[in-house]
Amino acid sequence: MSVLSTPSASLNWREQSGCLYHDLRVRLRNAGLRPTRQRVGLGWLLFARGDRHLTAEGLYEEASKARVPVSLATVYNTLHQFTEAGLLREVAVDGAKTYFDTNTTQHHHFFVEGENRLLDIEGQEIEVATLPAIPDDMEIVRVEVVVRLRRKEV
Amino acid sequence: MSVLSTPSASLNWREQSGCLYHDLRVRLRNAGLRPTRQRVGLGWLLFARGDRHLTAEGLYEEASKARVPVSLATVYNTLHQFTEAGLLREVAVDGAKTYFDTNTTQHHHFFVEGENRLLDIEGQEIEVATLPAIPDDMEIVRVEVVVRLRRKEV
DNA sequence: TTACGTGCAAATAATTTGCAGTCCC
DNA sequence: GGGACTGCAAATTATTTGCACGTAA
Repeated sequence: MSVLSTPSASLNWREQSGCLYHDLRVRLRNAGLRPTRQRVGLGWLLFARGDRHLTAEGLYEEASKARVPVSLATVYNTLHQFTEAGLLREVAVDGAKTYFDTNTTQHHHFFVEGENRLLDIEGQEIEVATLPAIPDDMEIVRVEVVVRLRRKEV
Repeated sequence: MSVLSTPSASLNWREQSGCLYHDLRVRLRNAGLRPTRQRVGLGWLLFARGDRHLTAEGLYEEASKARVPVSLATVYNTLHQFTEAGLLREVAVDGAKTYFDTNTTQHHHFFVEGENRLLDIEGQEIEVATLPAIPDDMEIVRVEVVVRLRRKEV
C-alpha cells in the first residue's frame, strides 16, 4: 500500500499523479490552502503514515525531528485550518488536550486511560441502536462514542 | 419531590432525617469528607436542585450569588474531592472546560454546540448494540456516548 | 489541640492573538 | 508586488500548587 493511499487520506483527492508530494500539494490547493512549506511538511507528517491521532504538541515534536521548520503557533493554526477544510477531525476526549484524527470517516474511539492514547473503532464494530427524541429546532451533528479502557490490574 | 431527593442525589444516603441540611452533612461525612462550611455550601448548590451539569467557573459564580464564601481554587478542589468520593461524575465533551454531572448513574449526553450546554439522555433511550473486541490486557471502564446537537438554520 | 481545609497569589499548561517580516502565485 | 502565511512573544483561559492562616472534631 502506498504511503499516501490510506482510505481517509486519499478519499477525496481529485488527482493522483503518482508523485505523493505533488498530490499533497494538489490536495491542499483543492482545500483552498496555499501549499506553503510548513503546510506541506505538516501534511506529509500527518497523512503519509495511515491513520493517526495527534495533539498539537505531538505534531510539533515530530516536525522538529523531521527538520520541518515550523513554530508551535503555526502548528495550531495549521491543524485548525486542516480541520476546517475537512482533512482532519477534532476528537473530544477527557483531558485537557485536543486530539486531531486523520481519519475523517464515520467511526468511534477507544481511549486508554493513563496512557492517554486514542485508537480507532471502525464504523461497523459498534452500533448505536436507538436514539432519543430531540427538540424540534435541533438537529444531530454527530454521534460520538468513546469506549474508555484501562490496563487490567495484574 | 423534596429538593434533596432526586434519584442520583439520594441514592446512597445512609440516613434520611428529614432535615436536608443535616442529611448533606451526613452524606459528606460518609464520603470521608469533613463537612466544612464551603463543602456544605457547594454541596447544597450542587445537589439541592436535581441533576445539573456545571463547570468550576459556573459553580463559583453561583456560590458568589448565594453568598457562599469560597475561592475558585477551593471550588476546583471540592469538585475533584466530590468526584473522587463518587458524588459527582466528570464529563468529557468538546471544548476546553470540564463539566461535572450530579447524576452519577449510567446515562449519556446531548451536547448543544454553540451554547455549550449539556443535557442528560436517560439510560434506556440509547443503546450501544455491539462492542468491538478489546486487547486481552485491557478492560472497559465506561462507554460514553455524546450526541452533538446544533440549532437548526431557520 | 491539631490535622485537615481554605484563601490567595503565583505557577502551569494548552491554546490564541497581534504584528512585523517572509514567501507563494 | 501584494496579499496570504509565518514566527515570535505576549495574552488568554482553565486549572493546579505552595504556603500561611483558619476551623471542625
